[in-house]
Amino acid sequence: MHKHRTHNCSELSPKEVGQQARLTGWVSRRRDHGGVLFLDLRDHYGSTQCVFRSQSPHFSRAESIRMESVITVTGSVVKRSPETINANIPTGEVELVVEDMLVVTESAYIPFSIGDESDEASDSLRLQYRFLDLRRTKMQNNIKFRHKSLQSIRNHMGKQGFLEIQTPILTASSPEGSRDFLIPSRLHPGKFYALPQAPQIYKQLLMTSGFDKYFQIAACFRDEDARADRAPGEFYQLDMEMSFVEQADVHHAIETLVDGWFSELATSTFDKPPFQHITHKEAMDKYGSDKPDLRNPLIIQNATSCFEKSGFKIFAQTIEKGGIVLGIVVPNVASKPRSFFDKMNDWARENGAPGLGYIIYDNELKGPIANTLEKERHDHIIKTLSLKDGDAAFFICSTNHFWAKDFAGKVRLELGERADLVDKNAIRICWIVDFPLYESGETWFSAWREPTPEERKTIYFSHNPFSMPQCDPEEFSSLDPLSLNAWQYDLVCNGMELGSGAIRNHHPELLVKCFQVPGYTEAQVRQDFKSLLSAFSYGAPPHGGCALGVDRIIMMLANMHNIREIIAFPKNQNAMDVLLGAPNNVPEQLLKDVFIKSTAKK
RNA sequence: GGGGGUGUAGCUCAGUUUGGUUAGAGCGCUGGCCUGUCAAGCCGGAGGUCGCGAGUUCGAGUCUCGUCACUCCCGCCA
Repeated sequence: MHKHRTHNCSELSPKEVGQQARLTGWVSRRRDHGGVLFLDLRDHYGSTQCVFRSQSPHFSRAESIRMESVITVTGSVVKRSPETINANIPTGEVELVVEDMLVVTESAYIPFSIGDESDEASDSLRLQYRFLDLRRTKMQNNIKFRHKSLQSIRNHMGKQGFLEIQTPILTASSPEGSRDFLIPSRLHPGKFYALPQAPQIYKQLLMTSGFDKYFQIAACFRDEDARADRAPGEFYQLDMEMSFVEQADVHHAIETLVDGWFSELATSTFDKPPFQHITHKEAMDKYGSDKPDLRNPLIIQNATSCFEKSGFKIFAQTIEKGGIVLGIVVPNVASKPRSFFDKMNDWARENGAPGLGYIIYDNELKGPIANTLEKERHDHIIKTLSLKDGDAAFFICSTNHFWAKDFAGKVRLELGERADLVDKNAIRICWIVDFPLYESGETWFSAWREPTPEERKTIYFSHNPFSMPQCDPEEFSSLDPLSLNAWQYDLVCNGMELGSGAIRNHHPELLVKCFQVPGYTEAQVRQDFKSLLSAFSYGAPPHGGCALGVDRIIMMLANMHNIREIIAFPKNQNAMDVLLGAPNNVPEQLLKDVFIKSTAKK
């Protein structure tokens, strides 16, 4: 008989009844009846009930064994009597009557329960004892789920002819983007490698090398702060790039992948390809966001004309000063109690708005605002907003149009939640397309603060500086930069950005011109993007691609609400690994080897 | 860098609004009972620097100030 096991803990079934079997696993639960003792033995695959009777020489040892100890049990597989069958587990029709037992390794007292899934430990404790936390069925399933997702990605990309090509982890610091992680060089005193924020430049170089279709499940490193859906420090992207393609070709490749992957693993219904296209402008106008949650049916409308020169003085005066009024119509809430509307107003004030006006349509227009409006205006409002009986409309008004749109987007989400209009069991996917290539300081800053006059005049890249402008390269210089869109797209799902991509600018001269608009000099661009411009000067294929946030998508598909749940060894909020103690101090000699002296205050 | 929340037994939490006797519960641990449970049950026991430090007070888990940790959000993430 095998030293450790003849079966795993989910294998025994009525087929094995009468056989001798050996199992090794962790003691998960104990039910001690004095004369008979049940131990649930658990491994990666499942759980099996092991029975000890008081006559057994191992009975008292089994009674005292600590939870989470590893034991080997040998005995006969017995069919359970009908009334003792446990239908909740696959091995529930049988049990192992133990004849021999070996304590392999005894566990110390465990800091939190593992067998009892209802007992949730705090996040910091779970991370401190991650090796125990990972024993839990939920985490075993999540990590298994992640594996299946990675397999699925490789399968669907491979089937489409994409080559998986690995790119360097030790690379050069890039001037664009987020903060780099730096690695000091021993062989080159005073110089540094950087960890890649993404394999962006390498994948474009691969295209110029003729590889045609590339993908990689790439580790990316960015020294930025965490969020619930964003791991600090390191994360994985499905990075892909293809040559001789237009936007539609990249979309098709990604849609084929997503459709295949989600078909295998999603537990909710999801949009089938082709995914709908929403232009960036439409997204901002209708949803107040460039990552709209389409599960929420509410849309933002321009309601300025409803209040122009009206009896509702606050709005009328704001409009006089160039302001805007945005309205959101919510169906079937007219009968809600007054508190529903008051609480929305309170919420708006807590979130930085002067207030939130509303009108109720219950046979006629009602509410504090409606009373100030001339009767002959009522029809116009009903028509403009397409109000139906039972609707209520909420209004955001400001002279700052950018703030108004942004805030209306937040109101839209809040109303969707409070009126319970969001279909939580759906996965709604869209492409946001036609991003502006540039933004003025006006829009760049206005949503959260007043820009200085200097900033107002400045032009910024709005998204990805390497994107191809939607214009004839010859005409670029003669066009208003702020009127230009880029071949740039985001994949958006349930209000989350799942990925982003673009048709790249592969013309070296045009690339230089694009960078000159926000103020780079030609010399600076040629210096900063030397390798890319050099490669493009030797025959660059038109190319484009996309990168999807793998962790975030797996989190969503696994119905988890924190990215740590689907990462085996995640960092905490402060980017620390509390299990291994990273980052930590290193011996002085290691610093000397790489010519580093710390200036950190003790 | 900024804002919110949390911090009480090994774990999860109640108690803090309105300061007042010996700080409680469930799970776990531990001693005993129990031959069919699967969140086993019953009886008993141990277990506390109320995150830490100051302050107010006759008296602080509770109020004030500071500080630390964790967490969520804003900034940031081309």
